[in-house]
Amino acid sequence: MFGLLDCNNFYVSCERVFQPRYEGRPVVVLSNNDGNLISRSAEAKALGLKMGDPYFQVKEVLKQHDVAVFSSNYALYGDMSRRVMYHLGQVAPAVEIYSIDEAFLDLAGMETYLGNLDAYAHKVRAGVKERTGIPTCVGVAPTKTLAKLANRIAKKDAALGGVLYLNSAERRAWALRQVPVGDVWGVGRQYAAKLTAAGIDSAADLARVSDSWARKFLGGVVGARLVQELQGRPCAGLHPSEDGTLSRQSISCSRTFGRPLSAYSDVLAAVAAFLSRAAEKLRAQGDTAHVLTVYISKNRFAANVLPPFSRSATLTLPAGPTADTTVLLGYARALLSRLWEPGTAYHKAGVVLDGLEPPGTGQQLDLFAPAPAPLVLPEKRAVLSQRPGLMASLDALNERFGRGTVRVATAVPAPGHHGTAGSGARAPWEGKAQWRSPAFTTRLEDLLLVN
DNA sequence: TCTGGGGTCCTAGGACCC
DNA sequence: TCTGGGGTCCTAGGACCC
Repeated sequence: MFGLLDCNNFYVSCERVFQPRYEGRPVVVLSNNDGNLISRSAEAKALGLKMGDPYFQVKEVLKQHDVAVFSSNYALYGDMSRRVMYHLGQVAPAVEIYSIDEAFLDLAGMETYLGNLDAYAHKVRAGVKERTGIPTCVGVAPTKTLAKLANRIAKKDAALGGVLYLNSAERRAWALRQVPVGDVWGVGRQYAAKLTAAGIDSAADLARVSDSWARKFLGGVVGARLVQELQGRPCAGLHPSEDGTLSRQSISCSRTFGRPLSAYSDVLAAVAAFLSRAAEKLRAQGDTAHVLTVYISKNRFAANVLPPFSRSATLTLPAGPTADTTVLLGYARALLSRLWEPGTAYHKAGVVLDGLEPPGTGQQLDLFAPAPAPLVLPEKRAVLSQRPGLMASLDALNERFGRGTVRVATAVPAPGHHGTAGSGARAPWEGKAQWRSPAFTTRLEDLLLVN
């Protein structure tokens, strides 16, 4: 048995924990750059506001109904997520953190131990609410896909009290009939259109298609697994998250710029800043990377811009894995210069680190690298080219004095007509965040005072 | 004026290996 | 007349997830 616990309107709920005056009122949270709606309270959903709606398109509706608007505050959401996951780790045998607001619980064998898992699921839910203030729903079922399905039904049907346990074939069949095929985990827009065109409208219909049909029309083995999981046959196990943190197979950092950029130096500075952040996350995870991708994108919404909207370049690092920002930056420069088209207005850039592995699993030296200076002893060479000490100091300074206190110079915006370089200036790639709430749980100056 | 960011898994062709 | 089979790695892209 799997449990799936999912926080209700997570970002909105985080804002409400510290500002309870927003309870019962419509509230939305915007994406980076205040671009789109990415979290909506129940009241906001009732107004017809949709996930992903561009802010500028719904601005009037928001004003008209006095909807509270927040910029996203990831320092707050990340910390609240950590608290939720920590509690789950205390009450479940194994937890897989699936996203910032969701976790799978391994409940194998718990039925024989506890009897009905309904009461247990309610207890977990109440525990999270009591310790973090975050409301959740729980689905329990024999496969992950069915646990997601149960969770979705629990969210929509308030009469269920936030929990749905699919403990019999009859209840599973009933649940499958409740859910439109497009709401099944793993069925996106493209597949939903294909399925409904073929007369497959509900999850129950999808559970009846043949293995070969699923392979042919739903992305091969992925589709075949999806159908099996709906039938109650598990294809995916639980991948426990070690000590409440998530270890990733790739790390990326990307941003839409605050304004379109056509100067190479501006885009390079942005790439350097994103790379610095990605490398920081890499080191925090205790890994090195040996594959680097850089991409730059044009504005896909502009009428006069033709596809492709994005170009990427990937490199397997010739000198092996590293977590050194300056080493990675050297390669990132080369990749960017391959992608650059002069006279183009760029809208966004990003970097991705792949091929992650713990350091020291086989240092590959560079055959063509310049010979080390004669005074350097052989055991010091690795330190010079990889400089773990420098990176550790960089991370420690930024941890203590705030992110970006010490940076590689390439990532510092050049002085321009919008201001001067330095800590006070806004980089040209930085976007808007007009309505950001305080970092209530992660910054001393932002602590709430209780009288 | 104005449309997010960070992930996973899979596919497929080409270069290369023995 | 006529040119193998079984692999890996690299790179780019597509579909999906929250």
